[in-house]
Amino acid sequence: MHSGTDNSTGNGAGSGGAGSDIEGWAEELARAGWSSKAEHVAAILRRRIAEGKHRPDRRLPEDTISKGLKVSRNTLREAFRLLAHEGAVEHRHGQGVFVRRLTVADVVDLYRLRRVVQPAVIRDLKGRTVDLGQVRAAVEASEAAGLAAAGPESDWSALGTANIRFHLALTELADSRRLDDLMNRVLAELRLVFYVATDVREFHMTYSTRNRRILELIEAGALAKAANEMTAYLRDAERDLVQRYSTAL
Amino acid sequence: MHSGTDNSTGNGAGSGGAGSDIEGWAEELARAGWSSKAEHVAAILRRRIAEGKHRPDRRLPEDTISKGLKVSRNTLREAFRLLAHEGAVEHRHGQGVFVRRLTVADVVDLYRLRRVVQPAVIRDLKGRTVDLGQVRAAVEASEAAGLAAAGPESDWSALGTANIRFHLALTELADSRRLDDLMNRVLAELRLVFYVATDVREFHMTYSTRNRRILELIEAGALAKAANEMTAYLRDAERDLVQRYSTAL
DNA sequence: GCATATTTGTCCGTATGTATA
DNA sequence: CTATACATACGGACAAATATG
Repeated sequence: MHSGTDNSTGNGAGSGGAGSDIEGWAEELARAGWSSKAEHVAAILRRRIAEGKHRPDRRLPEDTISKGLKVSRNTLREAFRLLAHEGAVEHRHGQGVFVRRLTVADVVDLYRLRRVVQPAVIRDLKGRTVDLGQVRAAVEASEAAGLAAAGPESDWSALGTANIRFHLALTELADSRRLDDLMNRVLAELRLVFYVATDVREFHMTYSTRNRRILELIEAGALAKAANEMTAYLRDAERDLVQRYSTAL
Repeated sequence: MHSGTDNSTGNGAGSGGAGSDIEGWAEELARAGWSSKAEHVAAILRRRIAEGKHRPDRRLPEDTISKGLKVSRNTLREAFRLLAHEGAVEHRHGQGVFVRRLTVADVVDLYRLRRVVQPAVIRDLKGRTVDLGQVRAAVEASEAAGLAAAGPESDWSALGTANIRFHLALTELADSRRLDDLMNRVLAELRLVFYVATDVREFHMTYSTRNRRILELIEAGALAKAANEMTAYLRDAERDLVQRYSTAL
């Protein structure tokens, strides 16, 4: 929302004052480059949630955070609104803001949507020529990350990211900005599940090989087959994830 | 966002006081039943935009509206955020909030999405038994409205509403809340186009008969045929709408 | 180009209702 | 019942962008 001279000083009503940080959060606020303070705060919280530092169902107290980040409650609430909009947190009336915990019904709903949209995107490729470069790159990144994550405590999050990139790249073939936005939201919500389900590494690894198969079917022009493969992929993934998620509570 | 005992009195800082309306807006605020003032204000503006009282590209000045509706600037801005989120208005930095004007590219994007999603919903019905009552009701309402709107200056907006209901009811068969939300947003955006394209009545009338055909194909179990019909429907509708919209500038 | 008025953008503190412990 | 914390709404202050003369 800001285009001009980036955020210079811009401190409305005074009362600022550079003190030391309370909980070690404030240092993250140092880096500049955000359009508004609220978006900046939202970005910090978003990242911390995605990294699993704030687990689902955890309450995010206004007072602590606003003091910790040295922003007003109003600004923090604005950030909460942004995050609630994208489904990362949820409001509970009279209780505050919590890191969203997806229900099993949510997971089912999300996969139901994916099973409608994603195979349709593949089928819709008929008669068109598309550039599969992004998809291929995602597949290869996924395989490379799978090998690299073989170690004990490796960076398996790269694997998850690559896997998600594969599905986003496929969606982008439909060439619709709104469809891209949709899948971005859907996969962002599913990421919340990934961090609860314990053995996420194994989850992504299992399906990493199927990515390549779908890609090759599309390259071979077997679109119906590829779409069916995607349907099966999603059905298996849902069953698998629901089961892990249920046991993990 | 409100769950409890609906909105009783709930007036935060005083200064209210029942005065007379300035521009005739305030009377619309009288009816109760809204979770928050911001949502109430958003609903008023949304309806006025949908009815064409605020044409695309028209600026919505904060000062005038907030005084006219007797709400604070902050509350109005919150309402603007809600409307911007759903695509009804847009922010232009330093200039304010404007009724959104869709580009032809937007229309193309929206129909591209619909052509992916809507036929897929129909194809996904295979092997399931669904209740087509809502769909049938929408078709019949559409036909009834078509007859009623035969007069000179009749209420053709009922026809448009029924037509939109048809597509929403079809989407609901997929049984995914998020898919319903998506189609609601998509059709709400398209409504902005309908009010610029002049002969909307004719537009909806033409396609009203095709609704019944799609319904009957689904009832007959000819899902592939119905899905193809939907694809053709959307392709024709897009071409038609883009042409009207281009000439109407 | 430049100075000024107007409007928006951002942020703040506070008041009051309300839900929960 | 009381205390605490959150939800909503308001008005004010100042920066920044735009429009205008």
